[in-house]
This record gives sequence, structure tokens and C-alpha cells, in this order.
Amino acid sequence: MTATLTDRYFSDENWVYERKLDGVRALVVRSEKGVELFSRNEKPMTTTYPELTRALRGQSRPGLVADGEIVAFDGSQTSFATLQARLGISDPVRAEAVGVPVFLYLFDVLVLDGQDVTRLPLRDRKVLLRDAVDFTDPLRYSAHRNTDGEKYLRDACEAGWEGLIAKRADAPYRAGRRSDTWLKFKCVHEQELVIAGYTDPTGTRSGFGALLVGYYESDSLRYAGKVGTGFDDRTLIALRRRFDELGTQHSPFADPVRERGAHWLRPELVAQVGFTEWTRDHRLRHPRYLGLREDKAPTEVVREQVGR
DNA sequence: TTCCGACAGTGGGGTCGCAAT
DNA sequence: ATTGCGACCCCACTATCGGAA
Repeated sequence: MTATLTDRYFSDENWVYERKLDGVRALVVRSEKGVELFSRNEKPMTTTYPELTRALRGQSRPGLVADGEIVAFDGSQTSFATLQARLGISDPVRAEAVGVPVFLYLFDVLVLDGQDVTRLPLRDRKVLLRDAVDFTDPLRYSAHRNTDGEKYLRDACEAGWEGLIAKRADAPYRAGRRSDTWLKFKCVHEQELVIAGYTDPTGTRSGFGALLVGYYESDSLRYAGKVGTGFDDRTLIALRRRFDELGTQHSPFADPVRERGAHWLRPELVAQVGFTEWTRDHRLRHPRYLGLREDKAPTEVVREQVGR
């Protein structure tokens, strides 16, 4: 089951609200033989997180299938960037030697004591889950609220969380399906960025591949990464036409920008861009194009501070 | 008939591992 | 030693199509 992004937030007593965790999705299978962990794409992760496998073996009964998220922390925030140090490592000894502690937050149960419970309402499954596992670290029960979704979201964003997941309280678990019974309420960040280049399109793509965007720091145009989604075909072609009058030989960026198929533009256009956060390398994470800001002077575009 | 969910295809940042340079 | 590439994680979004409503 995966959640659908929405910006129409609501409070409804028939829904529950959980913290949106920034880690990797994990399906737990605890049988008589032992414990297995699988990724969202059904890739085995059992040996990548040996401490979680051990904990599940000791703190749960056989005949369990549960759903959750593996996370690492940076301070009080769940941090995908921190977790990334562990992602590709399948040797259990090396994995633990990395020294990044991980936790498994469980939020749903599909099979309990060998019995399929997916058809029970979500609230009932959560009650069963809470009693099915001994929740001491590194295993944690993903808490939820039963009301006040909108207020909870405001508090969540204030606290620097990624957002919330809203789930219909009476809905069954539908394996592998995208569903409007699970909704993502994300804390949104957006700001203006200067368009100072673009990359070539590939395949069937029209116009261009991605925008190369930046912001001013003093008089330097700092590179903030690429924006390659959010355009329809008409916009791709219309923007490309405007680029043709703005072409220039040299990169306007103060930072070295090594992107394949890059073309430079005089920094005269300003785009509104949505994104989730700034990465450690000062790039946009999950960027998408929202529109042109004809009203904004490029020289006024600076990096706006977002939470944390 | 219209609408929705699933899929394919484009694009992003970052990490790891491996092959080519 | 460095570079480039694909395969993974995390994703956003558009276009298309077939079946559900």
C-alpha cells in the first residue's frame, strides 16, 4: 500500500494521522525459520539491518507479517541522508560497523499468528500490532492521532517533520496498491530560483530535459541543482523557445556545474520551484517546476531559510 | 459516457560497486 | 586514481489506456 500526495488537508474523526518518516519502507516477515525484511520493491534487506532482524526475532512471535519504515536520526529528525550510509551494504558485519544506528517503526500488521488480518479495519489492526511486538528499541510503534489532522500538520511542519500520512480508520489493508485511503500531507517548501541553463532532452521528451537553477549569494550565482519535472509538453516547448534568445557561451554560475548536455542562459528568468528540503550539498531535493515568476527580478532571488 | 488506477516514461539527489579510461 | 554508468533507495510529474463506476 502506498500513499497519494494531496494538498487538500482535513480533520476527520474517521481518519488517523501518523508522522511521515523519512527512511525506507520495510515489510517484515517473521516465521518459525527466522526473520526476513523486504524493500518496497520486494528486494531482500535482511542482512542490511542485522540489529533489526535480531530484535524482531527476540521481540515478536512467529507467523507475523508487518509493515513499517526503517529510519536513522540526525538529531531529532528522521534523516534519509544519514540512512543512506547503510543502504547498499548487504554484509551484516560491515553494515553494523558503519556506526549509524537504525530504528524500525511499525505501523501496520497483515498477518498475526499465521492469520490474515488485512480485512480488519485499520484501527483494529493497530491494536493487534501494539500487542504483537515488544516495542523496545530498536523497534518502535508508530504513534498516531485520531483527530485534528490540520492542527497536527501545522505542529509537524513547525517541528521540522516531513509531513503526515492520513489513513482511513476503517479501511482494510490492500497489498501493493496505491490508494486514496492513505494520503500524504507534506510540509511544502517552495521558492523562486533563477534559470541559468538547461540540459538536452532524451528519448521522447520535448523541448529540454531539466532546468539548471540557482540563487544569489552576494553577487555570486550559486548552483542549486536541476529541475526536471512539473512541465507538460506545451510548457516544455514554450520555455525552450524563450531560451533560444537567452543563450550564452559561458556558465553564469559561480560554482562549477558539470552536467551532461548543459546549455547556459543569461540569468533573466525566474521559476517558482517546489521541493522537500536542501541536501547537504546545497541542492534541491525532490524538485518540481511550478511556474514562471514574471514579477520577480532575478537579482532579488536568494536562498530562503526553511526549518531546522 | 466519464473517471480513476496502473503503467510507462521523463526528470531530480545521493550512494555504492564495477568497468573503462 | 579518476570517471562514468547502472542499480538501488528516496521521489514528482505527464501522458496513455483499459476497466470500473
